[in-house]
Amino acid sequence: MLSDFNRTDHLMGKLHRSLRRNYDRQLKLFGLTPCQFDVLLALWGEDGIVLSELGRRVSRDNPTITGVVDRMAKKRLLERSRDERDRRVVKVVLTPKGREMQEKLSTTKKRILEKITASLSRQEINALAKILEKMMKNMEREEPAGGS
Amino acid sequence: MLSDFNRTDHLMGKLHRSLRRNYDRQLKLFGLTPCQFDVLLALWGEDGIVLSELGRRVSRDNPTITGVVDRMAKKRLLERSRDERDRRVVKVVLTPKGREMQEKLSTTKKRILEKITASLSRQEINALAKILEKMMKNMEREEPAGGS
DNA sequence: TAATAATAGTTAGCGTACAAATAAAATGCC
DNA sequence: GGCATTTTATTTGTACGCTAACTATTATTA
Repeated sequence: MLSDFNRTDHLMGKLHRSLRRNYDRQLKLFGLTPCQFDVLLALWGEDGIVLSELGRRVSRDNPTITGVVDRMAKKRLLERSRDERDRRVVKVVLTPKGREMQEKLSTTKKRILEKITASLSRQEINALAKILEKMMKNMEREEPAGGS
Repeated sequence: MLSDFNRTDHLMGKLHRSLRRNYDRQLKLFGLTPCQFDVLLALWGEDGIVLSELGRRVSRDNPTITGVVDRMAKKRLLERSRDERDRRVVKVVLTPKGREMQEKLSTTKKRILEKITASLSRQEINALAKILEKMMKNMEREEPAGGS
């Protein structure tokens, strides 16, 4: 039982790295990384959200997201703006350049996902989602973790 | 179909990070990281293997494994030794200290795996393994990737 | 055998990812 | 108002993980 899972455990890490590598290469053409792409996706969905909320949506903690936003700000994809009511809070806002990327990238994620889901049935995808969600719940149990 | 997978894609990354964080905390007590633990597991299975073969077994590329071995050598868990026949090759050998860790850590991985597999049936674990293997094969298609 | 290619490992540079410590602002309580 | 506490974001330090470039050694082959 557990030993069965051992290879699954290893496989998940391996698959995750492989996936990330694939994203890396495709997104490099646009000068983006997978995490930066996640941030763009989140902001295309809702612009001007608070930094920590952004982190929650892309499942990264505050220190990580701070660095990512730094690098994206340097590339003029987005800007920081302090909230006037609560000056601790940083709101993250897309620049026109960041908004324009949406068109160019609309097919990229689709292409990657098509590659890995090739040969997977709808049932398998649903089963996978269900199992991963269960596991995620197990992990969250008594986990005081940051954002994820 | 693809949009179904979108949340799965995100979930897999999230789960992987959560898993790694959990390993991090448990292994920290022994001064180890997850990747270093993988290396120990591999060497407990077969000691004295070649560096690049070690990398293949833990699904990491050469630059990564070079760094990991560096840090583990500094901690006197293992040693490098040049092959006399082919002086390009580096063999990685456990020290007594590295071998002794096996006892102390025998229950650690089990404990972590038990945590996430709680509430998963044997069927679910098998289904998960099968699906991940399929996806891995999809990814490997025309992927000239390093080791993984 | 000298030039060339292939292989094994390393180094350099970048971007996550995390814990721990810190800074700044807001809140609670007296 | 004044002070401890909490919240939000950042900085610091370590370790992956990747690509690209490089070194040393071995194999090839003209």
